[in-house]
Amino acid sequence: MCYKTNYICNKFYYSMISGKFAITVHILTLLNKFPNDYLSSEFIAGSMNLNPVLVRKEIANLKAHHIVESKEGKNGGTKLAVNASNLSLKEIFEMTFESIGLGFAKNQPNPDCPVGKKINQNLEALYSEMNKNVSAQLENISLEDFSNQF
Amino acid sequence: MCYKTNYICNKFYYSMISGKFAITVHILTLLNKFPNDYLSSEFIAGSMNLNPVLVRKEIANLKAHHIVESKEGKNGGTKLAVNASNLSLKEIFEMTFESIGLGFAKNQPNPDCPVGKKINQNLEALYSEMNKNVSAQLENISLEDFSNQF
DNA sequence: AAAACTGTAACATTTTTTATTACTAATTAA
DNA sequence: TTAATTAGTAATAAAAAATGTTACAGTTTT
Repeated sequence: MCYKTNYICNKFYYSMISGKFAITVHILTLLNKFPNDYLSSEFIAGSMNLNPVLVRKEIANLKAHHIVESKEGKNGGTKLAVNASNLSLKEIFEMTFESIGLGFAKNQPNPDCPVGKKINQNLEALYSEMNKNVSAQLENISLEDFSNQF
Repeated sequence: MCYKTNYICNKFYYSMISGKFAITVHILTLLNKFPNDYLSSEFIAGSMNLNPVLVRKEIANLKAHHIVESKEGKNGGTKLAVNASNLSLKEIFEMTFESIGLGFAKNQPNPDCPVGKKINQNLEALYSEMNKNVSAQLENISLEDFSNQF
């Protein structure tokens, strides 16, 4: 299919899905369980009790990262395009979150307060360390490993 | 003050504040910068450009954990009740989040699907490891350390 | 007694997330 | 070659979560 419209950036047209990582891992686990089939978004959605459109949105993200390929039309669907042993949870994490962290206060802090002026910068540094830490952990787990738990 | 009403559980009466950790760290850093003063919620809110009521809600949480003490009435406010060197970011983390993680899909997955049946359990195990990891990191940083960066 | 606080309830608003509907385009199989 | 089925995506609606506001009771100091 080929829409003319520019699909500039997820940020503008799509909202973020906060269960994104979980949903994406679920999708990939299923695809890995049926490596020779094209699974439909409807089938996948049935396993997670989720609207098929949301599944397709996550699949669009996976396609953009060349992790899956899909086929339109009757008997179409999606299948893994990579070897599950070579795909780590870290990569999935990075495709679905920018980073972990413990959040920021919503409003701009007071720049005239020595604490307010630097709080976000200091939190960012802290969260950046957390990310390194978590990334190192997730890097050691492949989709294949995860999938074998089922 | 002493309201009669039962303040059973934050979960029911208060909404969760997702910037909770950031806000709490901000509050504690300020308190640590003025260890001899009772700071008012209005003053603190001014540093973070936040509604004073939200500050008081977080302070209520800190009080419940005996981290701060506060004084009502004129010239009242809040001050640290512990030594900043003995309070780690891990403890603050645990007072404001139950845990980190990368989320779950909102709906109950399909229990008739082998993947759906176990996905949440497997994600939980994964997130639990992440928590150990992050906790170990945060345990090594005291409020004093963090505060010294300002 | 007045002023300045905290504590907390109740409710309003805003923001984010999730779900739905509808339609275009592609592919397959009868 | 047409009907059925599927992906892609827009637009919008609904639900949930987070944040903000107002109001006022109770406390303490001056």
